[in-house]
Amino acid sequence: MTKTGKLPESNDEGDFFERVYDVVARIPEGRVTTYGAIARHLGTGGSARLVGWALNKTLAGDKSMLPCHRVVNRKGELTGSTWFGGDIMEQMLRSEGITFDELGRVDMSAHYWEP
DNA sequence: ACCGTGACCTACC
DNA sequence: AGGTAGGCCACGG
Repeated sequence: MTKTGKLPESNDEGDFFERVYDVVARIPEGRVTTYGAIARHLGTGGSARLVGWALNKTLAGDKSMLPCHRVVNRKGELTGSTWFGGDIMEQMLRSEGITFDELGRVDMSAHYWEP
């Protein structure tokens, strides 16, 4: 292999981004997960930021079909709603059957999904 | 090539 | 109990 050496193995170890897409796309309806959980599952550990970044790229790419609205931070707050624009994210989550607390945060205790 | 930023999290004081 | 600081990886200028 003299080449770029990039082994595209479609095995489990793909690119970090694709891995994020895969996990996010596997999030069941009515369930939410956190960036840290995904990052940990991917093995990145403390690179939870990369997860959000990956989603950011996705949002700008063609993978906007990813249910990134089901991904919230550790506090259950819709941090990504800023990029979604207003309460769109909240509306989508409510449509999924997710409940919010008085603070407007997702009830992780009832919808927390772990990969 | 270097520095800064980012949809975060954990730990310590 | 709350607040502050640092860490992590990757991309953009």
